[in-house]
Amino acid sequence: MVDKRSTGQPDKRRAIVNGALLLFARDGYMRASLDAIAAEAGVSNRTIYNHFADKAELFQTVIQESSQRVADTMVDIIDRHLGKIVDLEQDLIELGLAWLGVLTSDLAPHFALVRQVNAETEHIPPAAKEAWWEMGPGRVRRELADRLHQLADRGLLTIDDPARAAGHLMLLISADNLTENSALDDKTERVAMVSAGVRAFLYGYKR
Amino acid sequence: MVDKRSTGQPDKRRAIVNGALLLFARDGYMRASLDAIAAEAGVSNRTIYNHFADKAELFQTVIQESSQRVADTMVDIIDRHLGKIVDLEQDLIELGLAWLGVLTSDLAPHFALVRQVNAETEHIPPAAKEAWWEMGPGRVRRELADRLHQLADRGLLTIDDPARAAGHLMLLISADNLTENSALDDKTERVAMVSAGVRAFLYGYKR
DNA sequence: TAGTTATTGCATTGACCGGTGTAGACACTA
DNA sequence: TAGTGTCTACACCGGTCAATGCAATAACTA
Repeated sequence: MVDKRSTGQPDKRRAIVNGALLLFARDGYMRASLDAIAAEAGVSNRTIYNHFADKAELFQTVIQESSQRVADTMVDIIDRHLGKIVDLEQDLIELGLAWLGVLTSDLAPHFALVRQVNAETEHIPPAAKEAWWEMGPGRVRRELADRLHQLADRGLLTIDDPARAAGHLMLLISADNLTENSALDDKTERVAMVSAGVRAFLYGYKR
Repeated sequence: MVDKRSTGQPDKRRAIVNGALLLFARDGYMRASLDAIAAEAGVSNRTIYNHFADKAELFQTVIQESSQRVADTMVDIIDRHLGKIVDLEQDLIELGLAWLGVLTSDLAPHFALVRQVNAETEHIPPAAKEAWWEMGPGRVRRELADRLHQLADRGLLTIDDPARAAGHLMLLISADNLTENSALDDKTERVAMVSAGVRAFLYGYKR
């Protein structure tokens, strides 16, 4: 479905998308001007229109690709920590810490972009938002739900609705907008947050 | 700290704030033009500047007052359902359903506005965001934490960190951006969502 | 090397927006 | 009734922005 148009040089295109990601994430769709994006990407304003039809198409490309990339990382973490279980609680905590690590990694701008998408929800074509969701957060939740379902089959968890359980776990683990995110800087605070979240989830779902 | 300037007629001012709330919530700070807000409020463009210094001050006023009003409602719900407990699980479920009811009430635009605030976070003066948080979400969480703390003292819950527990409960109860919010329309789905959230929380924190 | 394509800088267009000035209409009060 | 302050309609300014046109340059390819 993605229109991988063949025009333009690939590296220029990537520079544009990366720069646009940064500015869209920080400033939002309206504030981020194409001039600023061009400057950030080290590219002529005019070149952007050689790769993308207009600002809206650039934005949709950015959220798609960022969503895809971060989902890949997340799915990777899930596979790594829930592949084979030795101690479920400990494994979940480490999964949570890896999760939190992504929030502060070089992928950090993505999560600011997610906030922009959530705010811009009335002005994004439903199909684009649907596609973004499906290959991003939706895919991660499905993957996690599958893993939890397997663990339930092995008697390690009791779960009625795996999708809901996966959603709950993601909520409890992630630093959300209810916690001051200064907590992310402190290692022990990070461990405390994830541990508390995992336990609240685990004792709610454990056999 | 709030500059309740005495200029202008109060009802005009309220109309402006209400209209601005609607448009800021739907379109965001940048997209919502003062002309559109004036039209929505049934007021002259020029009149807005009779009540507010500029667009930024109007925005801060809007998020403050909306936050305050919704927090009042939420605190009310907490007091009503956790004042005296008969069946903790049932009471929490009903609290959750009341909570969800607010999301779909006439206060609904507020929650879209919250998403705008979260997106606009880099462009709001820290002091304004702090004030918004303190008398809004922060106050609600403190109130809920106090109640949970009392319940823990009475032996109905086991809680290490009441603030964290309150945050977890709010997360699990609320329709979040991980669930397709079409679920809010269906009564049985609403009950299922809140019940599942309450149980996941409760078995994580009970006794 | 010759030819094709991408990129660049710059100028321009048309639209929108925040904010101000002004003068008259309107409402309230003493 | 006279006076004070608010509201309204309208025109205006300076600035920004998305998008396009164009001609010159650079990079790639056959």
